[in-house]
Amino acid sequence: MKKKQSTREEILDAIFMLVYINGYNGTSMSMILKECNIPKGSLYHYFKSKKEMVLAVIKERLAPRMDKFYNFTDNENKHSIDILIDTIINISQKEQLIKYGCPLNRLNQEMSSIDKDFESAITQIYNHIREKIVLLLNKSNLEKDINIEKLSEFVIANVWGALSLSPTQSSKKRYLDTISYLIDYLKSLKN
Amino acid sequence: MKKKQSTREEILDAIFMLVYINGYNGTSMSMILKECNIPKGSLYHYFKSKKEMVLAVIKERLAPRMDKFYNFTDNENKHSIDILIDTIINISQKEQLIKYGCPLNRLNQEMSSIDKDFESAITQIYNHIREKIVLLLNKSNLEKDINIEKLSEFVIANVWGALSLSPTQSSKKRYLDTISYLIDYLKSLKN
DNA sequence: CTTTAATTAGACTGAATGGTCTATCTTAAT
DNA sequence: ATTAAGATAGACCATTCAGTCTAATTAAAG
Repeated sequence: MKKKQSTREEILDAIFMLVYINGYNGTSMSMILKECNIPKGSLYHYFKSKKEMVLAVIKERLAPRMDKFYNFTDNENKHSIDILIDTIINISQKEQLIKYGCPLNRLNQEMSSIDKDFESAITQIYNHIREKIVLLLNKSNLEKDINIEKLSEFVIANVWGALSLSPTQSSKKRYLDTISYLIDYLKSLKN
Repeated sequence: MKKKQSTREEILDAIFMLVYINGYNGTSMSMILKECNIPKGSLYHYFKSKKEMVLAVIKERLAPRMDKFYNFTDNENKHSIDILIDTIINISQKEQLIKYGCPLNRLNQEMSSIDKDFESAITQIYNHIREKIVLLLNKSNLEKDINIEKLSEFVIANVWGALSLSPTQSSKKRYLDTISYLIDYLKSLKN
């Protein structure tokens, strides 16, 4: 029994998946209409344009998803580095991420250079998750001369990069192989 | 004085830049026509469809560009790791790469999951450059238990990731900051 | 010079695009 | 029961899309 969702929520869910896989320009209104099985009048009742729809998806679907994903368990015993490593490894469990890469990164590459509104919405999410990693890493001692801001960007770059490699052979194993050196390096930074 | 190029070559150059920045679905025939300042008849005389044009761009522009970029100087004296580091740092000199990211990675994320022909053309280039890195690293001694295949993917993932981070603040400095830890790590692998 | 092939030119086509509009139906408040 | 707001429905619109077609022009070959 599926939980009854409001029409607006259903629309956001459908658009999220369509845009995730096909991109913004690769997703047409007719695809959205078909996927939602909703008349055009309803769609444009809730949103005033395609762009508004996708910006809403970014704020109401993508942002919470990213936030939840990097919601580090507040485990006082564990070293920050180990919590971070757990999170990175945990990504390998998400089939969609392995198959299609990071939805934020995909949208970023497609839209940020051609639309300011997309750019700022995406940058906001990016800064937010980077800050969360910074906060996490500040909790434990690291090797001296480690700039935590830079290290956080390095970690994100690694994960996004590993998820974006040629998808033909994309698999959980391949992702874990690729980030194994990142994990190596992170471990070496524990005071 | 600009070198006289054949019409076909001019078309490929124009499409390369348009697709690099706007993506495949974000680039329309009218944009291409305008940029080339060439009538439609000529365009469709050389290529039978938009898709054929972009596949030709991948093979005749993107592939050689990538190949040339990872054409490691055959310096016998230098350690492979140092040659690789030089190449990675050299990327910071390319303004376009810093601003828009890796063209192969952009196209990969947009097209690989929705079109098999794009996927295979892109994967081919990807495998090729990875093999070049593998060959390079095989020339010098590294720490034992280093799997060079995996390490090569790790390096590519890093660079692509670093180039794809939120573009608002994208800059040479930021790129270099992000990969500084990669360079650290690579140095530590020299026997 | 003549013939043939390559190229240029752009008007035109049908389908698809994002978006509008009015009418109807449903729900909730009075 | 009445009214008003919210939501559904889909026909319709101008524009743009990728692609076709025929005619004119240019270049190459004999």
